[in-house]
Amino acid sequence: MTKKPSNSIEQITESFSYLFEPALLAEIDKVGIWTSVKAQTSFIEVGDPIPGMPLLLTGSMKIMREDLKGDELLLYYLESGDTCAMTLTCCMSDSKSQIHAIVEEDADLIIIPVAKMEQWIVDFRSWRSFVLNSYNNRLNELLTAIDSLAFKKLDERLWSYLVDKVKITSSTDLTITHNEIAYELNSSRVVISRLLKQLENQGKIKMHRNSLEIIDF
Amino acid sequence: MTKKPSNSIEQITESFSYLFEPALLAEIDKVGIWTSVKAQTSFIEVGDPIPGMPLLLTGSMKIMREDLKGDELLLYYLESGDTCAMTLTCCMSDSKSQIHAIVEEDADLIIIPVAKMEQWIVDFRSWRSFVLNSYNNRLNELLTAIDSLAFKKLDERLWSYLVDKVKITSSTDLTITHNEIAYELNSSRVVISRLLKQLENQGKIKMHRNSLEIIDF
DNA sequence: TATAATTTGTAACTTTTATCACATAAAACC
DNA sequence: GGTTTTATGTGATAAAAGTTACAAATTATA
Repeated sequence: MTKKPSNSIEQITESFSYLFEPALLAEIDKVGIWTSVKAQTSFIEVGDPIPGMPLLLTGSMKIMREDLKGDELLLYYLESGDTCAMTLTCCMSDSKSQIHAIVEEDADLIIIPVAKMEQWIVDFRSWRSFVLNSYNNRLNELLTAIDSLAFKKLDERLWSYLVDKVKITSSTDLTITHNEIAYELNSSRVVISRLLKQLENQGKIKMHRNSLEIIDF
Repeated sequence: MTKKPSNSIEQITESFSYLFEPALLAEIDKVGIWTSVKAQTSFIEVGDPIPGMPLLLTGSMKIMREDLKGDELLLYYLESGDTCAMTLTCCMSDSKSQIHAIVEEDADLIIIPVAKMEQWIVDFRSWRSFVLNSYNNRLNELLTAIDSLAFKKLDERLWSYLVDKVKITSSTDLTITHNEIAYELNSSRVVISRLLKQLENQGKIKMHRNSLEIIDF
């Protein structure tokens, strides 16, 4: 948790001005609770109560699904201007988190209390659109995840995963180990190493220790 | 398409009275477009434009995801009192359907025009809850689907599938062929036959031609 | 009733993915 | 510099799932 900065309204405006009208931005500034989360730490774990609806100002986080054995699967990423429809689900029904949110790049975010978020749906057209759009985006991302799992083989899933990472990080050099990839795809290191070798032979990537260079995407 | 029946308000009330206040029920009766769809026919195909938001009065339908090759995967079922958040997504963004909806039991439904569904979010608290709840339910069903695909083996997926069918149809005698099961799980008939034989050996089911008896669930 | 279509059984084989065991190389740490 | 940890490579093997091919049984229908 961090204190609200002096230029809070400017920071909110930067991330959300194209979405929200000034009156709403001011409201967010008034009731929102400021939080900072360092990279590589969990923002929310499975089973946590949801404090409210998080608006991501800066940084990024990945949303993962977990099973009973502790195996995980990457669902999608959140970036500046996003909210997590999954937490939205939870904070409305007052249930526990179904997902695991891990910050990738240091994140600043604002937590909106549940009561407000429901009220604003009535009061602000732009908020209404934002909430419904968030749901739409998340539904579509989950559908994409399902497509991958149901219809694609692991080599294709791996390639999509790498291309996604390039987009998210805006860089073709990915700092990641085979083990980490295996974890996010819920596979095993040996299998991923083998498939990466294939991709390298196809000239699509170059492998280095702790990093990958994505060439042809 | 069918004509609005004379006792329309009663029928709507029957399915939605516990959800909606009388004023909203009357509004639905006024602007909703009545439709009937026979069992085993497609209500919506992938790529179809979405006419509006469908409210299911009677019957049931299954929602399937399709890939480019035409392979399909069962996502979940809709029953009386449900709406399809997936179509909700589409009709708001004015895009084409991402899913394939097939009626299982003869269905009566009411289509709500997009403009109204957005207006009612402001006007009726119960409608607001209904829409957000629908999103929540669908998100959760997609998460369940992802869990199955990512973390379970096919024998487990098959068993869950059968148990689900029992709940949906309220019957332990399932009229279905191995081929149909394979299609809905995006697998192949031979594999499903093998796994069903396993389940039979375990005493969990009994196999008959064109049907299965689910015993121990 | 004869024929065709559908459903299920089964064996043989392949592909995909997972697992185990161990080697090598680079980096991190005393 | 020597030791430990971490990352990657690789072969052998197994398990899960998909594919092909064909037989047998049942049902539909001409």
